Amino acid sequence: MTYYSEHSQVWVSVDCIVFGFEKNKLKLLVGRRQMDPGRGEWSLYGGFVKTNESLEDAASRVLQDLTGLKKIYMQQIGAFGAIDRDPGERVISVAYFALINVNDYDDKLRIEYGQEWVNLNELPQLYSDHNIMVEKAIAWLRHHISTEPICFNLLPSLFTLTQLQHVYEAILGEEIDKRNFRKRIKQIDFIEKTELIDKLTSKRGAALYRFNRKIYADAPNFKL
Amino acid sequence: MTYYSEHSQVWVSVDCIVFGFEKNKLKLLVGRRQMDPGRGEWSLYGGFVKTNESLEDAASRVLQDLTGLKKIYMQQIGAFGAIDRDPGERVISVAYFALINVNDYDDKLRIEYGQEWVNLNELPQLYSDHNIMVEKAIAWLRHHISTEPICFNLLPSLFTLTQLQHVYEAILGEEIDKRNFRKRIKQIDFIEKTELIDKLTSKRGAALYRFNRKIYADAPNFKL
DNA sequence: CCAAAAGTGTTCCGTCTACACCCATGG
DNA sequence: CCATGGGTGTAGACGGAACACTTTTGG
Repeated sequence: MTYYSEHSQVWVSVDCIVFGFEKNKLKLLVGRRQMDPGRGEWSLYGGFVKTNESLEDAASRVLQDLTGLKKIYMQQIGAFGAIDRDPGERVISVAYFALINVNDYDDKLRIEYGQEWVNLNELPQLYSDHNIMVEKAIAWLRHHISTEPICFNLLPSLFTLTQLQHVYEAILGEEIDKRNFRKRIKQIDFIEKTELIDKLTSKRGAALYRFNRKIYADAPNFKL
Repeated sequence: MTYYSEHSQVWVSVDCIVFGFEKNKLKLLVGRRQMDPGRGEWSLYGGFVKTNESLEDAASRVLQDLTGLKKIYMQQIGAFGAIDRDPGERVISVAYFALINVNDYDDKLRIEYGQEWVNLNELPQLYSDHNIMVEKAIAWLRHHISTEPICFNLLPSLFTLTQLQHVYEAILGEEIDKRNFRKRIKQIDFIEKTELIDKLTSKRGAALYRFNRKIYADAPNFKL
């Protein structure tokens, strides 16, 4: 295969931007790098792409390794390829962000991997170009949150409207009028009210809602 | 560097989706593949990323090689990494799309490289995953055309409002009301009317407009 | 009984949409 | 003189934004 062998190969990695939602804040999972170069710096969690796996598979594997979770919502943010982005060798990295429900995530695993949930607006400086990856991920989120039903991935399968509103507020970085928000939600048929009541967050209790994927799949229009 | 050498390397290429606008249609530059595997199939133009260049540099180089143009507007669409996307070897490709003004593009070069402008809705089946790349590029364009002033890259530096409207119609795939369109344009201060008149496309003559980058840079808000 | 969160409608204003005719000129 | 594309305003519909009070109940 001389056609290929004329050219050089590079390492390709995936870096995962894991978002979670807790205490009405959008949070990001970061840890201290365990290896050189950059040992000890705050960093996203990543891994190299293997020959026998696709980019998506690599990202899934790395995410599952980190969180123990399968079938995480995941979205590619783009490829990052500055020559010296990795101080050691030429490594091109493909960034993926993931939205997880923090309740599904075993805290023992978090500690085992030395990961911390940090508030988005208190993000430290990260290794290499990881801050840029995070910014692009947030921009993507902001841009798509009102046309794609993805924020449910940050919540338990049953959630209150106040929780949902807080997710939007955290991502958009602005307050939303409660009445207008609820009016709009009511028009969306795949956000279903259940008979269940959440008594944890308020004395009065709040109705629990559910994202009905089947109804959405039938008519995938979303506009909030 | 045992840390790196544990892992395997792959080839990384860039593929360029070149859009042009002509006769009120959005067109795409494609050519017949000159090499195996896939020799003779319709394909985007691409090239391998070298060790000493960034992804952007590689895309720029490939685009300049193909079109002779420097400083083309370019946007990364994403990385494509299915294991068997290249039938020969494991090659991960990063897709970029570019918007060019067809008048700037030397037709001799086009013929030399065996490239054709094809209408977007008459796109043939392309090599490997190139059709998917094109679809993603179009989706990106549709999604961003009304919030980022990028369509000017498809036009000469002086253009008529009718031309501009045709660009929008071609990208969005729907007709736009002329009066409403022009009303909105008038509110945008960085789309400047010049004293020049275009007499080529109509007998009466149409005012030529210009995109003023400086005014836009001062207040980069765009909403059409 | 009171603090704390849930829940609920209306009015106003600005924006988007639909729509039709006159103008200038080259051939 | 006529065919061709350029250029212009208004009225009505619609959707988004602002806004405050009542309800429930655990402590």
